[in-house]
Amino acid sequence: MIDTQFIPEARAPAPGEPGREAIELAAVLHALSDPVRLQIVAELGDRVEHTCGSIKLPVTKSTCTHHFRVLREAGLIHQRQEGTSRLNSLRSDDLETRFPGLLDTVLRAAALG
Amino acid sequence: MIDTQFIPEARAPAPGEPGREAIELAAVLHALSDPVRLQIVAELGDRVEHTCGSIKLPVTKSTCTHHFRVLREAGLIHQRQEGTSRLNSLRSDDLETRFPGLLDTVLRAAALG
DNA sequence: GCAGATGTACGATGATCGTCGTACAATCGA
DNA sequence: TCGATTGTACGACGATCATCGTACATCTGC
Repeated sequence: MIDTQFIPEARAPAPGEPGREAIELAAVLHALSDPVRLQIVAELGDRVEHTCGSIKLPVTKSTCTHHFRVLREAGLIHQRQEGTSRLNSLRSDDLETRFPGLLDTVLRAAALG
Repeated sequence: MIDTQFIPEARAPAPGEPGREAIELAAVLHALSDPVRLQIVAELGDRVEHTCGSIKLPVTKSTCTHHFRVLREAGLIHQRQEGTSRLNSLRSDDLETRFPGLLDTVLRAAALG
């Protein structure tokens, strides 16, 4: 039995996204292995919520939806509805707790081009 | 024109593996996104040369060859022949130079299970 | 030379992936 | 109410992927 009392900010996962402890490394790395998704995560790296449409991507809307779903199901992003828009944010705290340093290191590597 | 004079240890790449500066982040992450390859890299993390056969994997020899090729073409490992065996080693220095901290962070994350 | 060990090459197969177009649902402003 | 905006659902397509079996190449030891 795992005591969750001392895990900070461990809110219940939204439907369709894994809980903090259920985030799998292979799934995270796979999600980050696509250039489009890497770009999305990089733009979300400012810790600000972005709508899907506010991130300019070289793919159609359908493909965009697909990539955001992959990121959500891998546990990388959180999505919440607001009007007709869907606000996306990086699950920085969950990822930092689960795999310390991973997200920062990848984002720094991505910035190197 | 890039001056390679001050890049330490930048030996010429073996055929079939990318040069240090040609290592692509997406390719590295994709290579690491498979559980079998993640296990290989983890076992190579001791900075010792391992033969393909010395790493016990839940796949056949052919599949093993395939995974080692993916790792090599992504720039993660170096292979050199010795008798009938092929010795594999992690390209730790090249990776550290190209994407600082990435390999260590991923290996630490992999150790968390 | 011959048998064993180590690993590759090649082709096949079923699964997954990235992309798209079309249609649809939900919300907001005029 | 009506049109515009935002994003999803679904199905399709070609490409890539992980896996395997069989055959082959190379080296070592007897």
